[in-house]
Amino acid sequence: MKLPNSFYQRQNVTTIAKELIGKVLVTNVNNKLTSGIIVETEAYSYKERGCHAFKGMTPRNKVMFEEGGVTYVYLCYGIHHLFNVVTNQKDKADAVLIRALEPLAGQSIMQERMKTKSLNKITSGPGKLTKALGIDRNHNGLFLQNHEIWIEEGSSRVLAKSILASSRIGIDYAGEDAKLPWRFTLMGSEWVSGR
DNA sequence: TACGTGATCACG
DNA sequence: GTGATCACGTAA
Repeated sequence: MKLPNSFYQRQNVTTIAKELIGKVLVTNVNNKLTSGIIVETEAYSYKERGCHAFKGMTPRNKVMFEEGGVTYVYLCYGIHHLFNVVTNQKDKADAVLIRALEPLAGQSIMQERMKTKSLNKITSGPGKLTKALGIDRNHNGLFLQNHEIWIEEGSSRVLAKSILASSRIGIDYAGEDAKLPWRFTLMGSEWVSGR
C-alpha cells in the first residue's frame, strides 16, 4: 500500500522522518522495478539554516513549497542526485532526505546500475541510492501517488526505541542548526551510510 | 585527506 | 556574465 498524501502533509517534519524508517521506497524506472527499506533519513525545515528553503523560493527549491507528497530531487556537487520527499502544507517548505536503504527488490538491476557484482553498501548513502534506483533530476516534482516513484508500508513494524537520532551530515554552513538531532537511523542496520 | 564536477545563486 | 559554494563518493 502506498503511503497516503495525509502521511506527508502533517506539520511535524521530524515525526515524518522518524516514521519513514522501515518504510519501503520503490521506483519503476524504464520498466525496471527496484526497492529498498529506508534505514536512514534527515529532516529539513524552512525555519532553519540547514534547509534549502530557508532563504525563500528559488528555481531549484520551488517544489519544496508544494503540498507534501511530491519528490524533490537535485544535483549535489555536480555529480550526485539527492532524493527528498516534500512534507507539510503548501508554502511550508519542509522535506525529508532519504540517505540509505537496505536493498529489497531488483537487486541485480541495482548492481548493474552501480557496476558492481557485490551488494555490499550498494545503497548506503544519499548519492548511491538514487543511482541504484535510477533516480535523477527528471524525477523532480513527481507525485508519490504516481507509478514511477512511491513509498509503501514495510512488512514489519519498527519500534520507536530502535530509531537513533543524531546530527545531520555535511551541513556545517548551517551553524548552530547543524547540531539539531534531525538525522534518524535504524539501530543495528548495516546499511546506514558511514560518514 | 583531497578533489572531481557542474548546477545554482547572489553579486554586478 | 562570473565566481564561490555545495544535504557526496572514492581513492589513497
